[in-house]
Amino acid sequence: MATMKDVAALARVGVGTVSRVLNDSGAVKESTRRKVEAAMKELNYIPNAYARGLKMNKTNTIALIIPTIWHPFFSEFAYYVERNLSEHKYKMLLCNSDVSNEKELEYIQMVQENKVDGIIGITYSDLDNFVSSHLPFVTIDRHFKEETVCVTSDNFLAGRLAVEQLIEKGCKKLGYIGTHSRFPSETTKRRDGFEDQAGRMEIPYAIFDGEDPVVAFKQEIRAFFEANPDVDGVFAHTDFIALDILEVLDEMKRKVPEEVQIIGCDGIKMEAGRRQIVSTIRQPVDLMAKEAVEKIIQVIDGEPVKTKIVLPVQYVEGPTTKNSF
Amino acid sequence: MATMKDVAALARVGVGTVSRVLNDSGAVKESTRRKVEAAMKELNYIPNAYARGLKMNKTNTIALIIPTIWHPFFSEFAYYVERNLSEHKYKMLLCNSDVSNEKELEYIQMVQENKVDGIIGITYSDLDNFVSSHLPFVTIDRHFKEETVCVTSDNFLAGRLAVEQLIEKGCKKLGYIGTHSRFPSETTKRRDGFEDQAGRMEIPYAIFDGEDPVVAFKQEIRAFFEANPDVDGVFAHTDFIALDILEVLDEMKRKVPEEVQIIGCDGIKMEAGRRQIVSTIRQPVDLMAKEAVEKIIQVIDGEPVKTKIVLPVQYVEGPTTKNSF
DNA sequence: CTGTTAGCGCGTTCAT
DNA sequence: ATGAACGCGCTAACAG
Repeated sequence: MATMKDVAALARVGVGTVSRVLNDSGAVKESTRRKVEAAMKELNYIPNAYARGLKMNKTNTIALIIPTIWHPFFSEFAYYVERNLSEHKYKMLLCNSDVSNEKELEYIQMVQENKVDGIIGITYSDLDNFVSSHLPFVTIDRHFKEETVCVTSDNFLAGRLAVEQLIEKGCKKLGYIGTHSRFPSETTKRRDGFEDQAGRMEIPYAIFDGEDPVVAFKQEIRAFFEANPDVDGVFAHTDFIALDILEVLDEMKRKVPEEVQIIGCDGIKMEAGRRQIVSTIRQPVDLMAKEAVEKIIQVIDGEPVKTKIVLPVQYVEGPTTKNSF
Repeated sequence: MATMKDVAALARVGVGTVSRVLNDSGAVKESTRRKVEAAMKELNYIPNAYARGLKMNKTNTIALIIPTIWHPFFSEFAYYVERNLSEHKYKMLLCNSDVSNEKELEYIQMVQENKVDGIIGITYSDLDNFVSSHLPFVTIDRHFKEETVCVTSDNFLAGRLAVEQLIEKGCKKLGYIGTHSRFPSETTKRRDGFEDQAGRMEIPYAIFDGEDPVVAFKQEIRAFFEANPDVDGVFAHTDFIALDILEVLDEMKRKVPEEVQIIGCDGIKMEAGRRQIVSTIRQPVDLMAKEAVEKIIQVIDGEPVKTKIVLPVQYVEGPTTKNSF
């Protein structure tokens, strides 16, 4: 592997000059610049990222921590994060935390090791003692004690929209089915919005809201419908929960959307260009990724940033509600 | 940020000793080891990955290149790759190539920059001039001119199994619908296996096999069924193609699986634990990832490796074939 | 057993 | 405009 010294020798200049043409720093006479460039080409010179990183204390790499990439929501998010980072000349290190505190901490340590410049994280474990304000960290949907940049979508509105839609489509009694983490998350506002709007509209409703991890979730769902046989419109906390509900109702021989309508939340698609799998309140995943990337880079660059970014959500019609004509 | 020198100073030893306790290399007296460890703890010392990498010429990071992470097959694969790498103390850099030659090359360059030690790639562009035998590279499903380690599954058998299953389920005339890249790929053997088995069993069949990118794919599928109205069993080159077929048949008011049965290939699931979306020939994604990781690490370590690994496939019943009782 | 020292490849003064 | 020299933090070789 050719090094800077080799290039300098071949071009009969000092290493300093090579460095200058490489980084366009300082002035270099056109003729010598050409000599150097020729030498670089001839030796097939590629600068060593480690030496540079050691010197500059910068890696141009950020880590993305998510529970698992094997999930359409996270994989869409990761897709856009990588894409945006790439446009800013950054690389992305991916970590499936599997919701394990240990692995999340390991990655947080990596920023201290100088392996990454910052972290974007969707996390569900106890990180309060490690996330400090001088750690370049952007969270999605989550708050910490220390003020940290948080990108989220309008979860409260999501709940309200779902109620509005279900009522408009003729539902008489609503249900909310979801789970929540024991750590503070923006997504709990989905339920709040649901209750708020149902209250305003004076619609009766029932709720099942378990704490993760819920064992035998499907049985809980079944029990919910047995206890509330008149519920004909459900807002599910996520699209996957909507899918679970769909399976349970199928077992119970209750038709969707004829007898029960369901609206999920997230707006997952299996790949770009495919349809939603259920009627849903869609989060603007692309925008969330874009914001997260811009914010983490600003934090790394030491620029001031807003610590909370809330993005709009939107109802998208799918196969689990009655079409409105 | 505390450095090794600081630790050495605080512990009143030389930096060599600190390095030794850090890496468990060479012998260190128990009492001094403790002194050093205490100092490390007190200063909250974290070794700098760059300095170490510069010295060792090793990053413990590999790059995974895939067309897009926003796809259940690739995201499952990436999930397992990261998991296996993690067990070997490696990190994973993720690259969505979007099937762009440029971006793939950029990552290949990174191994020369010493940003990564090796690459696992699912690629579809012209890389022959860059993939040389001394580049630590493991491909999935693909061959290059230069001998490179290739992990794949038994695609030929996949085609044969599909035919067997369709016939067993009562199909009289078969169809194969797929696409292929213009670069040599193991997956073209799915069609070969299909034709081989249909030939042996003397079953009539029709084929549509377009070259990527196929424009208006659904219209092609529709044309296929209009030209071959008696096809009652289809082997789709991928699960997503099976899904497209499903949509087309739905538009044509033809019932699946009653009138037409479909078997896909890949075995994608939206997340761990969920069901297949169609009847399918499933690839052992977890094993493929495990093999790919083991092989790339062996290559990096300079160990000899088999250059081709073929893993078994398996039929999995789903909603697009008639249940066999 | 342990301290000292020489680079790893690069960016950056500081003279020239 | 450009070359020489220093140091980033670490490992390994050597001397004691």
